Amino acid sequence: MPATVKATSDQPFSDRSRQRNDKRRAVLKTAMGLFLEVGYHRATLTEIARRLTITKPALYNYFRNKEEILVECYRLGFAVMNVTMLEIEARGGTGVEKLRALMKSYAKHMMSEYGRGLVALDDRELTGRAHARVRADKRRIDRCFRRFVAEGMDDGSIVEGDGKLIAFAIAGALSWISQWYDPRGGWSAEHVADEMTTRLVDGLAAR
Amino acid sequence: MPATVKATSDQPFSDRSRQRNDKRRAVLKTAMGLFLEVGYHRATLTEIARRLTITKPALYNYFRNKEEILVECYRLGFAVMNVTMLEIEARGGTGVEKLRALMKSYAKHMMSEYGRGLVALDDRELTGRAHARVRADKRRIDRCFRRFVAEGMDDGSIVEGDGKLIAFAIAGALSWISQWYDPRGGWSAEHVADEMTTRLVDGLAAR
DNA sequence: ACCGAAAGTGTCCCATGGGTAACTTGCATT
DNA sequence: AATGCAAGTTACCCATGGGACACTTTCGGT
Repeated sequence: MPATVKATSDQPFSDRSRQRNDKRRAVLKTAMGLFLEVGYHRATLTEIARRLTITKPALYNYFRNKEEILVECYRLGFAVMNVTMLEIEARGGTGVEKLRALMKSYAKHMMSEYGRGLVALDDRELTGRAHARVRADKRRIDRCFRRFVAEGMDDGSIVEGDGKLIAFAIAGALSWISQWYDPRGGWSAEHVADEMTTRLVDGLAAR
Repeated sequence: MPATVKATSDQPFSDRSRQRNDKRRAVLKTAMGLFLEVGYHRATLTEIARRLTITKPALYNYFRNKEEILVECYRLGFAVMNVTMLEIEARGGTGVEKLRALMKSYAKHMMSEYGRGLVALDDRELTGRAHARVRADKRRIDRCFRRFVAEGMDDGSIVEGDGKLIAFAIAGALSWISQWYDPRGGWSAEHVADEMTTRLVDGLAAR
């Protein structure tokens, strides 16, 4: 019999088999959950461990320290957006089309755990290199919004104006979703993303 | 000679005269500054005191504890918006007019210290009653946005749609200002507020 | 069945920072 | 000028939480 796959889905810590990857994932997932609930600094390693039915020092088998957990959470959050941005660039289209696509994806991301973490977590908790990397990644997303807006202005699909400010407005409206969205609240992520996108692009004032 | 007014503006702590109010204000101002720089929990009382050229226990002459300082910061931030909301209601007008006015004021507030605090500070640092009050105050602002949007839909000055979602989009775009705005960056608060307001109301897509 | 190595635990350490108590200093009033 | 009280200071306490270390347990390949 080959190595049995044990306890992969629900309780990776129900035995001591060596499934480092699953367990690492499980740690990240519960850590992220707790970070979003109470904020990074109020989330104690003891509590994270408790939720996984292990003890604090066991966490150090998977992460060097608390900060590394946060770093990984950010990494997972950015990974999704990086793929998204590449795909949209590859697909091509007018500025406003690309912008719409980015807006929808980003909005939906803001309703997922690792996506919310991108804006709901305070990156100042990070220090040195890690902090710089997260800031740089955030800027990359921001620049993507800005680029699509600029392209739209060039090809005439977006009104003339201050592109930077417009990009900030969009990024803000969408990032804010992470502050209020509650998956149990009756709205599907798809619906919110669609509505937000069209309303922002088409404007609020009646004509 | 009547009681001399000493050291009111720059260094309220340069002597030991009894100007409780000025000193309280000074504590709040530097505390708010530090909170915005490094976040509430990383801001130590010792550092706040140091910036005021006093020592930590002296702060306890003016506030019962650290939390009370934060509460007061929030209170000052909300006070401005409460006045604003009343004024706009009193002035009257169509839904979209009121909405525009609120957007402009809120946007400008997001570029002031106590205004930024409203969204940049994590209210979960507060506990019990204080926390509940801050949340309630935030909701009040939110409801005001929502009300103006709803009025605008009724009187035809705003497109039909999901008012709640539209209000969230606006509040998000404007709240986000507090995350990126840098007063030394060449943009005046007035300009940013104007641009944001018109772009959001009129939409981004070319017609 | 054995044994090495990884997983996990119990226990400790200690830096940090909020808060307190007792003392000292210096305004302001009489 | 004297004095009383508030403003400030020095020195302390203590709870919290991240992290280290030595030990035990259990998995999995031979």
